[in-house]
Amino acid sequence: MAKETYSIGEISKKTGVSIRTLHFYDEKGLLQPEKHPTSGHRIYSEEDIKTLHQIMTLKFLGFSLDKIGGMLKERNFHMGLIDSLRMQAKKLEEDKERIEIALATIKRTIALLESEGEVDSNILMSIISSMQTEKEQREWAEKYFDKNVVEQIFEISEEEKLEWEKASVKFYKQVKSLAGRPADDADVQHMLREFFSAIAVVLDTESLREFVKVGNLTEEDSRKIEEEIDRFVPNPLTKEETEWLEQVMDSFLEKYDINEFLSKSK
Amino acid sequence: MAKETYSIGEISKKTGVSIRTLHFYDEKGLLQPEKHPTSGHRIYSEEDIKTLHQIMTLKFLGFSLDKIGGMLKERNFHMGLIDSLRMQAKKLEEDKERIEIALATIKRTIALLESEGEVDSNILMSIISSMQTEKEQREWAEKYFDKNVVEQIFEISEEEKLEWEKASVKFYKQVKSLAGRPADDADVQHMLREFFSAIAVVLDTESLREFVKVGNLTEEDSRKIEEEIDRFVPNPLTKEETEWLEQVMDSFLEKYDINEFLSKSK
DNA sequence: CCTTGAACCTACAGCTACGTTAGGTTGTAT
DNA sequence: ATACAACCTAACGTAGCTGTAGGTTCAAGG
Repeated sequence: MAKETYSIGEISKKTGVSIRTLHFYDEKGLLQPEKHPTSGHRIYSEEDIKTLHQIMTLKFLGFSLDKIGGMLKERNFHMGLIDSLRMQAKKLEEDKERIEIALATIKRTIALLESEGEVDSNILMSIISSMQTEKEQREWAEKYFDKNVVEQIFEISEEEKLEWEKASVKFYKQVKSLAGRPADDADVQHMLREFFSAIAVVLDTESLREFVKVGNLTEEDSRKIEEEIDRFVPNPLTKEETEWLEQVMDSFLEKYDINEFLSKSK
Repeated sequence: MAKETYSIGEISKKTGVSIRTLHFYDEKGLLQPEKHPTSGHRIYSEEDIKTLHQIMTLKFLGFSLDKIGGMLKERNFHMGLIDSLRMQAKKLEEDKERIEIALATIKRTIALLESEGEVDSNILMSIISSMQTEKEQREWAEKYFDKNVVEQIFEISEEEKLEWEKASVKFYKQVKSLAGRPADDADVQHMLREFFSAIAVVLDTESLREFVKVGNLTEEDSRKIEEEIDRFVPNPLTKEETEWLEQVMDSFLEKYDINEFLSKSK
């Protein structure tokens, strides 16, 4: 017959739980084995092993050691446990969603970096947090814009998203290098032309018109919107760059009809 | 022109980051705004807001504040970042898998509890950790058994899994209440009959034969196997119950042919 | 019997990413 | 002048451990 007691080292090897952690569980009152009366060495029984297994299991399900301590006291698991499990499941679902978003974001960022090489950290961060808050952005956008427009913007394919992000990076890069030049500079004109073409990929004419309407809001309203956007998407441009961009864009839109670029891209 | 500096309270409201956290980031050197020379109040610039956004973003991707601190020092994000991102993605994938297993386990446990009511904690824990370690079990099983058999056991539907777990709970419950009775007791015979019928649902005749072979291993080998099984699935039965079960099962298998139960269930 | 080394003990410090509380100062409105 | 909000520093608390120091116990070899 096999021996019925184990030293802390044996338990550690058997279960993979570190000795220090076993000490810790003892301290916390979760698992308190007998102690040898003279040496003080801990003596684990088969029962103790089962308790340890329960601790590991409940920990795996995400319960706190505190709760586990409470659960271990109860001999049987009854319906009350179901509630705990449901709550735990909810928590895990949330964690999972966050992880999924982070993962998708990382993957897109890698793709972006691989195709674009070195990227200014402000630009990259702006794009990353825009990916990250896509869901909130969408909910927010639905308050201000027509549902169909919003749907069109957000329900594009992964490749289209990547293309759009690449275009954004290029655009921001150019804004940063061209800022200060006159509105009729050839490079500036070229940049804006490219930008509107990129937009055309994700938006059709009518949607774009709807979208441009934002420009015609009251000062008050557009300031509010800007503030709210700022909350989740930091602008990668400096104040000077932003002002310059607004100016050259205005004069560009005065001269040309947006439809030109739309039809070109189709 | 809007003001270009903000107090800590304004920043907190704008970004949702608590004041304490901002203090903390200051302490850690992550975000150190100017300080008013006399009052000592922190003065955040637009630049600081961008830095804060970067911190939030990188935190969302799962990086530690320490790493973030290092990243913030670098002006541009180059190829080194891709490695970090890949590693982070790997970590997140692992987290995600653990969560998914935990979620599946919880859902099955809820289903089990709902259909069985109160369950002895030892039994429930045994079943939960068996769900939890399904993957390892499978890998382990493939070392000892024929691949086809293993595949058959593990690739059953969710309902079948639930049925099997229900049967297990019932079986263990009965073992615990009948332990000590003679092998020819009617209830004992009935229990064993039910048990083999339940097995038949997940295994066909040939597979079962293969499986039963384990009983014919050397002492040495079967002890080893038991030890390894113990590592992830604690036995819900006491030593006495286990011994009793082995005994009545042996005498049961001597009397009857396994095929009887298999054909009955089909 | 003595020594060596592994295994064990207690006790305290440290980690992450903050939250909480205490006690004091500054800024602003009335 | 006074109230009160907003800010400051400093220190302790949290979860779930890990690490280290300094000392004891146990088993084996010489």
